[in-house]
Amino acid sequence: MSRPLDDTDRAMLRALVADGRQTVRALAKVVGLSEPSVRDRLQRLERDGVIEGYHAELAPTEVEAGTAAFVALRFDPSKQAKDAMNKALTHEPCVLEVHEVAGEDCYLVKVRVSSTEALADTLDRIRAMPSVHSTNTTIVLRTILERPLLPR
Amino acid sequence: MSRPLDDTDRAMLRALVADGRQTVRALAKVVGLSEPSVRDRLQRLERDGVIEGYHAELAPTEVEAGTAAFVALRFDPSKQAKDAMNKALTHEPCVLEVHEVAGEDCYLVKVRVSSTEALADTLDRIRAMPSVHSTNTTIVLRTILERPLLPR
DNA sequence: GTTGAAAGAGCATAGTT
DNA sequence: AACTATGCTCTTTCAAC
Repeated sequence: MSRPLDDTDRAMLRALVADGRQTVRALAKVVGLSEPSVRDRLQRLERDGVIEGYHAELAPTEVEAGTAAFVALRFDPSKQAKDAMNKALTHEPCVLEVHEVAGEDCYLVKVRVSSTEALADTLDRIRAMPSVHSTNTTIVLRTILERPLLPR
Repeated sequence: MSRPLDDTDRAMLRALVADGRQTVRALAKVVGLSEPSVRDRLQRLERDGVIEGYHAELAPTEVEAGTAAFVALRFDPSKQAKDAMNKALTHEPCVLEVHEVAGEDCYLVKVRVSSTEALADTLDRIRAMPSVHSTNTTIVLRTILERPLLPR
């Protein structure tokens, strides 16, 4: 196991979630420690898997993904069918999230596509996946808030 | 308006979504152009708002956010109530996404918390917000897939 | 769009307390 | 786990093509 995070770790994480490209020097200024110390901590956070990666955030409308929707999926919940579903959904680039949820629906799937027409095509492909019983799609009219996970 | 993205732009975007901290030099190798060209394109993508930012991705279980849930919110859909709701939800750190959706529910809210107990507390706070009629919460048992938006 | 060069900023690796 | 000091890499900004 890894040590619990202290206040300095959390300050670094918050800074890196806000700006993932900032330099170690800038981080050192933020937390008030020397560069090597901050670098050691950063490497530890990365090695311990607290930081899973760094990603550019793209504007959905600029990359033909201005339409979002959530698809509640029901399907045969056998282990085999699940594995096949996971693989098939992962191969759909517009499928951004898949959550196994409690309740009558098996999966809750978040998709981002260019238009409602593209959404229709995506839904056709999802419904054509083996063992799918039904889909119930909720279209997003407007995204009010979408932000990355912050520490504590 | 800005120019449409070409294949080089998209290659750069894909590389930066996969690793948002890589250097211009590394990017130049990926797309097969010189550093100055890549740097010019990168600055354009940032200025045009195609790239909205760079963020560290944190492991939910490592930052006390191992429990996810989706909350379907119904409330008085007046403009005034909406503004108040948006503000109140934004002030909840565990609320990561808020989507205004079509259908009977007004908002679909994604939350990440440390435990089901913390989820109960969060739901109490959401239900206590002015004009809320009802909430319907779906707990995530397992997140199968969660990935950032990629270009086309 | 390219190459090349020079200056500054940032990073990594020590050795020390 | 923190610091200072040093060499090295990368970035940045020119120029000229």
